[in-house]
Amino acid sequence: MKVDVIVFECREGSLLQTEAVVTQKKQKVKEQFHLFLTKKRLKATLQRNLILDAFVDLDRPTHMDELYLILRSKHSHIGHATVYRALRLFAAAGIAREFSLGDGLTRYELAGHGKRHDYLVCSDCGTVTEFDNSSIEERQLAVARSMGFTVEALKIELRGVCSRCLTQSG
Amino acid sequence: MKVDVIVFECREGSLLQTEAVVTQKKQKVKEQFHLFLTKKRLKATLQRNLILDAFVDLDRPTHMDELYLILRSKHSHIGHATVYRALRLFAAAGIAREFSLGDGLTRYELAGHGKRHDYLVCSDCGTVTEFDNSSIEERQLAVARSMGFTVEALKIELRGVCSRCLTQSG
DNA sequence: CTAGATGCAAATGCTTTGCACGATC
DNA sequence: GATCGTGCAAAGCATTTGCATCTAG
Repeated sequence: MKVDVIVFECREGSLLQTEAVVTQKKQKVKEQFHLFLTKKRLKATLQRNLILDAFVDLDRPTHMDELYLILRSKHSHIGHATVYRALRLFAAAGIAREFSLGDGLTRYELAGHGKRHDYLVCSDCGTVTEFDNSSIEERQLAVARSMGFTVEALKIELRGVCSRCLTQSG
Repeated sequence: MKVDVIVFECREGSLLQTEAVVTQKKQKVKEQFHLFLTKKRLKATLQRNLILDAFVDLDRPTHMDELYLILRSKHSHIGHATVYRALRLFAAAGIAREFSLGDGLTRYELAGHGKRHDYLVCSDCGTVTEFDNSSIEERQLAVARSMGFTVEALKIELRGVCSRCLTQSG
């Protein structure tokens, strides 16, 4: 199943990101990646840079196919295997986080996007809306701990119909 | 990737299910399924009954491969396509719920297991522990509603290390 | 120059489908 | 006996891998 995903960002704090902030964030991510490459004696290739640029510029959860299409529209000489490999590398470098929403796709988002992963998935149009609700985490952790579970990651997924689809379909 | 999944059930209320209750639940599910078949003019075949039995007897989240192995060990004449088709049919009949945990597998659980889907996934042994924490739901719904989102399903997924793996590995 | 990266194509693993045969209603 | 289900094998996907070629350090 192929799903087009559009994300409305809705995070606590700054909804409006100034251009300067975006550029700064982008720069920081790139630095982090190149530091990782150097440490691991890996190479900063043209493709890796292009893929990272596209990923950071998109600035929302995405998957290999979307990035591949964007990249191919500009630079025809990139294979999908390279995009897959790059995304896994980004995750290993800690600049991206890998996640899944139950369709067959492996999704990635910029790791800087907060510790929690709360998604509203519209079952009508496939849109993924991200939200952030810190008041829930502590309860979750408490429950888990009481069961002797050491929590590493928390994901909350709500499925339903988004306001736009609700308006359109009646 | 293949993962063995063991589930410790941990639900509010009755942790201990008496044999009578289990049998009753099983009977109810079967009735519901056969009602569905009749309504839709579908057939109650030997295989569908065998698969449903195995699924209900297991009484925990599972996936096609696990059921297939169980069934093949007893009745060698079942193809995996049939198990896949049966599981989808169970979901359509409302007696099973389909979900995913980000590995490549499509999982199913008995639909009667409550409205929420809260999983503790051990990143070490792959064990899926189910839990139920009703105090969280209202908060979730409130957040979603404030964003104009009509919620149909809620899934919470905690990843970490379970107590057993923690003890074993130090 | 050498370890590592790319791109293609082939391989993989889960799931679905086409089709001839078999079972149910 | 018509319709629907099964089992197998083949097809479909997203993703990974093998390998010859290319390139950054």
